[in-house]
Amino acid sequence: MSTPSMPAGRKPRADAERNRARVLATARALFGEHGEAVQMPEVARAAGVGIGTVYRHFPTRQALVEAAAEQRFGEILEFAETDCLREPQAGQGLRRYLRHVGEVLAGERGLSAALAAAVGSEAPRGEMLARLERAVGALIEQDRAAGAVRGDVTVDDVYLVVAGLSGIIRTGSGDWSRFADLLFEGLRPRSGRPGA
Amino acid sequence: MSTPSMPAGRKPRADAERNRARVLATARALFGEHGEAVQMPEVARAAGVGIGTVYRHFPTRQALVEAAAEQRFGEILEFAETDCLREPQAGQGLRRYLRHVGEVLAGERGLSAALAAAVGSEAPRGEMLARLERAVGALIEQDRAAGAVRGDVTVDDVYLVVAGLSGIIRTGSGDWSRFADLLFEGLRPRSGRPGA
DNA sequence: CTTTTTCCGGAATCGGATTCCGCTTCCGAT
DNA sequence: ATCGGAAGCGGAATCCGATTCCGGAAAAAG
Repeated sequence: MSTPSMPAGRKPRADAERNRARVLATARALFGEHGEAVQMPEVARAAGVGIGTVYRHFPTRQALVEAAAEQRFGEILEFAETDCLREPQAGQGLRRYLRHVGEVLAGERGLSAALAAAVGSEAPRGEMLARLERAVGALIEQDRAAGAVRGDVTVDDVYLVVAGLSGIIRTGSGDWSRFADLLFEGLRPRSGRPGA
Repeated sequence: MSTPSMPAGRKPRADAERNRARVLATARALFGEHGEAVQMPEVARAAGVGIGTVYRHFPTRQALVEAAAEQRFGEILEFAETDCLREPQAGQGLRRYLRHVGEVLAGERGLSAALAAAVGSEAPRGEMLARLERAVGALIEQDRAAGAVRGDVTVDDVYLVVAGLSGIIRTGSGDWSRFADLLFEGLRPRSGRPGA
């Protein structure tokens, strides 16, 4: 009862966390480079630990993939909160955000699948998701004020856009940039824009 | 040297084709109902043949899935050529086409993955694809003439839209209908439209 | 320095796709 | 109608990769 910041359990072993981190980092690198097809044994070997260890920290391949994805989530979130929200270029916030997401996804092929899996399933990190949602909501608000997006655009719409983008990139169905433009165009208000 | 209309091979056995058809039909039904997760043994059993037979006709699960998808391709193609092109409702051709595709995909969950795989990979049926492309091209032309779509929209754009739609539906990331609307909106020309 | 607790490693297990091969059925010629 | 052999059939066996299990090792606690 010395560190009240722990509701349950006793203590996290030192080297355990080190391993967890090593595995996650390795996985992240491999997934990014060779796509989601990398196998568990591969990860274990590359990380210099036994398969059992990998499974101890990530009960499932899926879990590992999601964990890796979450890191990137974090980075995207930060980008949204920092760059996009701090430097509002006349309603270009959402566009910049989406383009960034596209670039990240395109850069690390395997991530797209991970994102889809992560978002498509449960609520792995309600916390982070919540922050992201808030940030995106702010972006929408900001762009809307600048007359750059329709009034009925919601956070869910942005979700859809990201999901679609993810799909296109993952399956390499074509020029994702063009796709992003189409979508963005779809979010803009009809005919020029009235107010500033 | 009796039937010169055969470049290679001799003759397709009677019951063989029957089985092939049976398997394909069964697979199609199962994939549509339970998604792409259905297993080979399942298909074999349901079709009333041995696993070996399934593999004789479709060397790979992937191949089977693609074959099943192709059938639907055919139906979609027909819809495009018949309904959409025959009854031009003031530039609503593309919209109807896309909505139909969405409905088909949503109706048979497993199909989305199949489509993605089929389109994403090679050119399984250059013939059918070509026809589809022609039909879509015509739809674009038609709608463009009615001022319903931008002048720079291409067949590839429609591909992108379908691919995106497919991704959304497969991963169940949200309301595909809304997504379709967004995309369609993105294809329309800027600011209302003067003519009819 | 023990005891207790948490981890580690990797062999074994499990599930599902794919291969292999002896047996059967169909085709075409006799 | 019959025969020889190619084309198919069935399904057991094999292969592969994810996941489980458990005895030994290492770290935290006393």
